[in-house]
Amino acid sequence: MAVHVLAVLAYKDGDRVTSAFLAGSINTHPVIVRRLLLALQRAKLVETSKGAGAGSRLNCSPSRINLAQVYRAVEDSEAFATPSRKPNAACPVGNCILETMERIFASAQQALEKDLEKTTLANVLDIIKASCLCEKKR
Amino acid sequence: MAVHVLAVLAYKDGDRVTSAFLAGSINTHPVIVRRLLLALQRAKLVETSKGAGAGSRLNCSPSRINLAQVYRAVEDSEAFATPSRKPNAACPVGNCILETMERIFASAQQALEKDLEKTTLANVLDIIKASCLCEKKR
DNA sequence: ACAAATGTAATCGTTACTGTTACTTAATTG
DNA sequence: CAATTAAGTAACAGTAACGATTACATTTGT
Repeated sequence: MAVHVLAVLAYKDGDRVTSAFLAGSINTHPVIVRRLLLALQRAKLVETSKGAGAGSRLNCSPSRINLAQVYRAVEDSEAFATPSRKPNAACPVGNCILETMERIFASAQQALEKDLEKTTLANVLDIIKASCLCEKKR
Repeated sequence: MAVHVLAVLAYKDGDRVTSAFLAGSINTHPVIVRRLLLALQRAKLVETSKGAGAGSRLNCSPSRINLAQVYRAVEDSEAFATPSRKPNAACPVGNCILETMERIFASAQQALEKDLEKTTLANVLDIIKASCLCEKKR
């Protein structure tokens, strides 16, 4: 949904867009969009104004926003988590499985984000615009 | 928890281990372990017998089991999912964001699993045994 | 036959997230 | 300056996923 928000903002190229409009495209509630926008603001990816005629717009060029940034802006927990209960430290495996897994998870997390980094919002826009042309030709 | 299970089985090297024992090391309930074992059986990573003196053991050498296999055996949904409600097809972005994101998610998923592939259960065991040596030296 | 262990279903509690309502706050416009 | 517009925010309901637990059936070895 965060990428969807940013894609619409990029599509609207600098115009301010309201949370209600974004919610209409995503098919969700404006409050959900506003919560997303708050996270995207913190990450300085969008800029939002209040009051009449207000709304949000991108804070930088779509080519300078990659999906790893979006992921980090919006996602506050990592892809993997260890169980809430601590393993039995009296067992040789239980004693060190946690830190072992954390290293493995950190590596996988990095690989995931590295892959997301490869795609920019501009790339996403290009795909969408290409699809639109296809639609029109029919 | 699945890696923990397999690590204990590898540590016990061929001996049959009960779900109660595994649960004791993980600090969870035997039924949770049995559910994991069912998934690991389906993936042919472990072999389980029923009845008195029964239990589970690895079905292949720890060096031939990598963590991507474990992940796929145990995890039935992917790391990313699209929202349950479909976007507004009347919006140019809403119309094609879904398939665009699915491509991006598939790539990230592959990157994640590729990274997990790099670590085998034997690697995990090595780390654990090395940690144990450290403990003993103190 | 008995005991040990898995397979399995039903249920509860917790957590996280989306959705919704309601209200406050801020900014623009007539 | 008042009215309107839109974001910020809190509170709460609904849903889904997962772990934990209990209970019971099933299988197997002694």
